[in-house]
Amino acid sequence: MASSRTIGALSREAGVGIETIRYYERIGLLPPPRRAESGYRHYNDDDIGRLRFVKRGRELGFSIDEIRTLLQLAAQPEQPCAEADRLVREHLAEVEQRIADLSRLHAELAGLACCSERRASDCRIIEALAGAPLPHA
Amino acid sequence: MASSRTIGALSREAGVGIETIRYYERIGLLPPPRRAESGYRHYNDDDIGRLRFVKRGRELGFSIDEIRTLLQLAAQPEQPCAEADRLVREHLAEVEQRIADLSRLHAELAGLACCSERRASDCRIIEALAGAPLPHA
DNA sequence: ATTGACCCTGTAGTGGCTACAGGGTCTAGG
DNA sequence: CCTAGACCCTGTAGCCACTACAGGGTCAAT
Repeated sequence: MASSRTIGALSREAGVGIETIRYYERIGLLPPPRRAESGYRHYNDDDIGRLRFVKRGRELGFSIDEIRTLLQLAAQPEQPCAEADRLVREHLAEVEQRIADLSRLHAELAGLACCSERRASDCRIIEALAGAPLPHA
Repeated sequence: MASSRTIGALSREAGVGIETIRYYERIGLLPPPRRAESGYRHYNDDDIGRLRFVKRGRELGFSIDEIRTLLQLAAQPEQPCAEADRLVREHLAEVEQRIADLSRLHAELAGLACCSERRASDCRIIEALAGAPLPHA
C-alpha cells in the first residue's frame, strides 16, 4: 500500500525503459515526481497509470504530441471527446494508408525474390532497381 | 548529348531533392562528381542511373546500408546474387511483419472511433488508453 | 568496510533526411 | 556594363523518439 516506487520499479511495472521515463519527464509528458533526499525519483500509483496511458498510446502509433493532447482530454472529464475521436479517425486513415503502401511494396518485393542461382548481371533485383526493362520473364 | 548537368538538373531528372543528393554524397553512397572551376558539381548519365537506383531502393524500403550493398552487387556482375536475394527475402519478411502489426493496430483503432457525442469521462478512447475495463458496450 | 545494484545529470548518437545562414556564380534583360 | 534573380557552395543545426554512454552518488546486504 506504500504505492511509492523508484524509477527502476516503475520501469518494470509499466514496461517502459528507465531512460525513456526520464526522457518523457524531460519533454514534459510526465510531471516531475517527488524526490527523496538522495535525489531519487519516487512515483505513486497515478504515475503508473499515466505512464501506462502513454505506453498504450505509443503502441497504438500516436505521436508524443497526440498523446499530450489525449492526456489533456483525459484530465478534463466534462469536455466532449470529439477531439479524441478526430485524432483516432485521423490516425486510422494514416494506418490504412501505410498498410496500402506496404501491400504494394510487398507485391513488388515478392516479384523479385527468386534468383539466387543467377549471376548479378542477370539478377532481376538489380535490374529492377536499375530501372531495366524487366520484361516479366 | 553533353550529358552533363548541375545538381539542380539532376535533382529534377531523378526526382530526388538537392539536399538529399549532397547528403548521399557526404555519406559515401554516391561518388563525388566532377567539379567545374566554380566548384559546381557536374553529373553524367551514370550518375543519374546510380541515383535512380538509390531512389528506387529507398522506395522499396531498403535502408541506406542495404542499398550500399546492392550497389556493390550491381557493380560485380560476375558474382552470384544470392546476397541480393537474401536481402530481398529478409526485407519481405519485415514488410509482412509490419503489415501484420498495422492490421492489428487498425482493428484496435477502428473499435475506438465512435464516441464523438460523449463526454471524455465516458470516452472509450480515453478508457482504452487508461487500461479501463472496456466491457465492449 | 566493501560489494554490487541501483540512481543521478548531462551529453551525444541513431536514421534519413531537411532547413537554414551566409556566402559565391552564372545568365538574361535593360 | 550592370543588375536582378536563379542557381550553387559549405557547414551546421534541427527533426522524431528514443538509446547509450560517462562520470559520478546512494543504498542494502554481507
